[in-house]
Amino acid sequence: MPTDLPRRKRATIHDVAVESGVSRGTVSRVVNGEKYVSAEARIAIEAAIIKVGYVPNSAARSLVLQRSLAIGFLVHEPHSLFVEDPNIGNILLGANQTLSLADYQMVSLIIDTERDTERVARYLSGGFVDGVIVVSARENDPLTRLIERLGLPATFVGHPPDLRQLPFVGINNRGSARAITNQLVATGRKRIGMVAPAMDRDSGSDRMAGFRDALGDRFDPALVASVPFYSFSSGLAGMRELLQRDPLIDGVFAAADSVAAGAVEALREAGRRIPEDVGIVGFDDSSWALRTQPPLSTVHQPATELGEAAARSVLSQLRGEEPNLAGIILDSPVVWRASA
Amino acid sequence: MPTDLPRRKRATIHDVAVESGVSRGTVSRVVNGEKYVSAEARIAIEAAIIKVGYVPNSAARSLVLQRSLAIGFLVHEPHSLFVEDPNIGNILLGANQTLSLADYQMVSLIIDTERDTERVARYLSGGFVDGVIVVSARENDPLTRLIERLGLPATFVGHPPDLRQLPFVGINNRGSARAITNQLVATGRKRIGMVAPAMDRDSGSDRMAGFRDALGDRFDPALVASVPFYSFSSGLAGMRELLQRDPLIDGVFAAADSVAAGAVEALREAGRRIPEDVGIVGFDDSSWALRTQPPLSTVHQPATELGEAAARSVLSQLRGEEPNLAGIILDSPVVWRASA
DNA sequence: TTGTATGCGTTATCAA
DNA sequence: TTGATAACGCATACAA
Repeated sequence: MPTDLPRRKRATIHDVAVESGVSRGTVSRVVNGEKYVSAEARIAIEAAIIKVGYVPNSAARSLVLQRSLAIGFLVHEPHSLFVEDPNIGNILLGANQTLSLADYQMVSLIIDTERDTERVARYLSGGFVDGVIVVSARENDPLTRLIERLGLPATFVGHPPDLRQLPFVGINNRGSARAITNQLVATGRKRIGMVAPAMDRDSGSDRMAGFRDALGDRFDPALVASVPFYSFSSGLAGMRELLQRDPLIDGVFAAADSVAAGAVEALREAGRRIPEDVGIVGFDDSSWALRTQPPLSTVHQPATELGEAAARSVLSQLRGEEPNLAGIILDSPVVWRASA
Repeated sequence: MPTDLPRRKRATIHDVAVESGVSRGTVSRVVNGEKYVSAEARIAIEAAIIKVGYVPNSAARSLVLQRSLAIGFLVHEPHSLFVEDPNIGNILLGANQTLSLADYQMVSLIIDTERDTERVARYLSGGFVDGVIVVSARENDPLTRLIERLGLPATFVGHPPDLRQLPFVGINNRGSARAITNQLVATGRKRIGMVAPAMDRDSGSDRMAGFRDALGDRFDPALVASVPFYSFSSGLAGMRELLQRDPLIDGVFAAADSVAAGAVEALREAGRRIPEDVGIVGFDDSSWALRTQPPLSTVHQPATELGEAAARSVLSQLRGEEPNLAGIILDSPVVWRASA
């Protein structure tokens, strides 16, 4: 039987004060590293803190300070996306890094069900976080409305069309899609198709718009296969369909690297050589891009930097600065490799 | 210029009480859905709540209740792993699902630097969470020690060797590795190698031990390529090395599907057919397993279920039940496909 | 059924 | 430089 050490009650400032023979006020000053406390008091108190194992209670501190020093990171994704999307991890890491430097604790909340939505709403309303970063909000998202109502400092990564008065960071999906399609055209391809994922999101439809921009008159709706997700299997299915619709296709824009990887597999199945028979380009420059054979030409999405920028944006709001409602757009250059 | 609606101060119970003409105590009772409150009072209060936009302050509630109704989910991973590991997402989702049903808010904290460790320590100590789920703790982890000292209800996913008195959930890595290696042997392979990732973690070394168990006398250390991470590129490098060491190799155990996928690529480079020339098996049954050509034979790791079990374990501790220190081991059956 | 009063652990104001 | 003491917003025991 394990030694059943009774979980001692947490020591409070009061305990430290008693132990060291000073008042609670003085202890508080030491804990917060303020000036105007005598050397001897400080020494006695520091010893007492260790002795009684004091650790400050954040709930009490939040209550009086009216802030928690924590920032929420909301992820609102269907299962598969959260598990497969390589960008989200980097956004998370970038945001955490910046918040960490400012001594803010980042807490990620994942929203997966209706029930989650309500609980997270309570969490946000309750003062557990001072601000929030939101990735992949959907259009008409109840949490977006809540954040607006609460006046909670927030920054979105990407911008759902109904965002209106809230700041966001993002990339120029349309312009980058246009740019890489242009480069694909420049390689001399004649029949260029697109595997178009996630048309229900702004990122998806914007990339499609850019593709269309670049092709102009040569755009052929019959050469666009719309697929639901940013995923490998979506790419596999989409490319198979495209090959069936037009076996002579010689260029493909797969609007996410994971999708492109699936498309590459479908092309290989069909015995097409890359880039000799068909040139293919992706989007994201995620780890997928270097896994295909040959490596993908793609658009570099600065995921880490997006996280950092979002974090900086909420921190600046916390300092009382006016948020940039026009949005912060980061560069997303084409990186050309061997797949086209 | 946007209409600058001044962010109203948050309404309190007091405001509701004034608005509805009753005492704060009664309001509190309504908010918490208690009995013994007259219908008319309830109606008036509910109207007032909506009118003033009252939402309870969780910090204050935590303080008096001495609990936060939140559970931490600690992720302690080097960058690359967090971004690439497909299991962690499922563990997260499983845990969130179970906690959500119990009306607990799961908050994920990611630990990436020394600074993060200290901040998270403060966060855990400060009463922001009632318990914690820890994935991928390392040996000699300061947070493990902290959790012990705090007596914070906790459950680990996987078990660092120095865990001692803390409950955990996991799978039988060694047994499953042995089982799948045995099946590989049974296909008639004569020269079987292993790409062995993450030997510095218990999961890595246990899988290696199982491989060795299965091979017995036929185990040849020269046919083991140790690689640092559970990643595609590790698999690629490891398999290339193995092929160089022994071009006649005809069977491979790559101890994670991501690693196996990399190995498949290396084999393809080398012109080896799968499974005709060499049979390969993986571990995890992650989405990688269905992306290789042919699909991987592997060990099914019940990631979602591990998350659920971990969540159930901390919840039971919160109810005051004694934790199962012997560990909860879930089934991880071999799933045989076409790669061997 | 309702109101009053007290305490949860901190910080901050004001005298001393 | 230090010590009282009053908030912070809520729940609850007790009285009414």
